[in-house]
Amino acid sequence: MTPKRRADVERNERALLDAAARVFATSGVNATVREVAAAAGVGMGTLYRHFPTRADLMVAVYRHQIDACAEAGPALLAAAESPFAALLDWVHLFVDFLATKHGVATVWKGDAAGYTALHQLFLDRLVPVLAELLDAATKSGEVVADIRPYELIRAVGDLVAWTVQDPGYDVRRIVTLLVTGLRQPQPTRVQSSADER
Amino acid sequence: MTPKRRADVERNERALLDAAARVFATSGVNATVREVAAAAGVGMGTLYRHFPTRADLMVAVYRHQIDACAEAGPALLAAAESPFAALLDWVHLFVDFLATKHGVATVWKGDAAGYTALHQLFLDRLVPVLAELLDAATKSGEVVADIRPYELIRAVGDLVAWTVQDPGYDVRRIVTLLVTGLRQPQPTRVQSSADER
DNA sequence: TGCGAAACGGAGCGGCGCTCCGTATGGTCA
DNA sequence: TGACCATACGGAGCGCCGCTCCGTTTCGCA
Repeated sequence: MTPKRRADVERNERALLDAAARVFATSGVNATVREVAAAAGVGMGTLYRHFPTRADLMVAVYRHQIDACAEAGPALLAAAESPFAALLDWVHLFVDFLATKHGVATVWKGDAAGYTALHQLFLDRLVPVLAELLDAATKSGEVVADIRPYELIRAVGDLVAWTVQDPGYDVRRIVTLLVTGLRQPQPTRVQSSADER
Repeated sequence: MTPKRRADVERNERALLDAAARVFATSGVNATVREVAAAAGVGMGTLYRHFPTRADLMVAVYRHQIDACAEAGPALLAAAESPFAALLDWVHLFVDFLATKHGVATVWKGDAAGYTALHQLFLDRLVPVLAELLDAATKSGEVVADIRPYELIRAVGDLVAWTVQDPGYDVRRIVTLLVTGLRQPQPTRVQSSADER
């Protein structure tokens, strides 16, 4: 049983989460923690007491939205005209989720310091959903290529990770290309041409 | 006619380039400029006088290697058993180039401050090569999907950009999936299932 | 050998994530 | 209602980063 928290703690944590969501939406997730603390009207010490690292703050801000993305998977599978259609729809939903969070995609991969927790949260929540969709599309014979859910979500996330407002590049087309590529068997890498050189 | 440069200028620039190549290879391209300057045995002022930003240093270090990658394209096209095989081989050569430079892939996309120049160099040198390969493979009927060279190199670069030594993920398989996906026409996005929900 | 232009080096700038300790506040009890 | 104590606070300052700037040094030429 958690001890009862003081009113000011609850109030400040709420203020921080609200401010972070606003600041991340306008300035991107690389906004400084100073900007977040100032927007919340609290001091730096308070921010770090509630969220010991930037990553903790990001996880807290985005947790519910990642959950929503996860829950959309089974719903799409139940409603779509085919498992493959559900798979494609869900992948695009995932793309939309990443792309519309200003800069959140850049923390999709946890190499940068502090982003590992958010990346882990993505995987823990979304890989099982994708597994279910891939499994259904494989059983229906629509997906024949051998690919694991982790590989696919990793690839899609990586493709979206750098999305900026670039009129010359529509990442959704590329994602569709990748996913529809799953419908044909994959070649072994062409080695004979290398041997003949 | 450039004025003759002093001996110490030449010596220091050579030292900086050598040191940067070594430091980038061991510590990654995100190594500090202090580390590079120290490894070269010169001061910070000297480093910045020769290379006004980090990007300038990176461009100088990697220019010749990007050129080599570019020159491999026509050679592969002349030697491969088919234009598509040459395309796939070249794309994998590009992947190898990015993946074996410790961390250089992370600067493939120029969003991060200072990396724009290197990204631009990649595009200026490599997009025309890929264009030639794609054109040949399209004329031979092996590529039917509509994709521009910029889109493809962007996608491949983005897929590789986050590559780490991850035994659970072979980016080359994904790249092969993407490129071989070009051999089938792309579907329009499935809209009817969305309308029926 | 002296001169002057070019090149040097590194302390310090502002900005970042984060720490730490003197001060303030909330909640309970008498 | 006031006192007390544990908890929470805020922001100056830490180390680190990319980069600047100016007093000092060095190179090359006559």
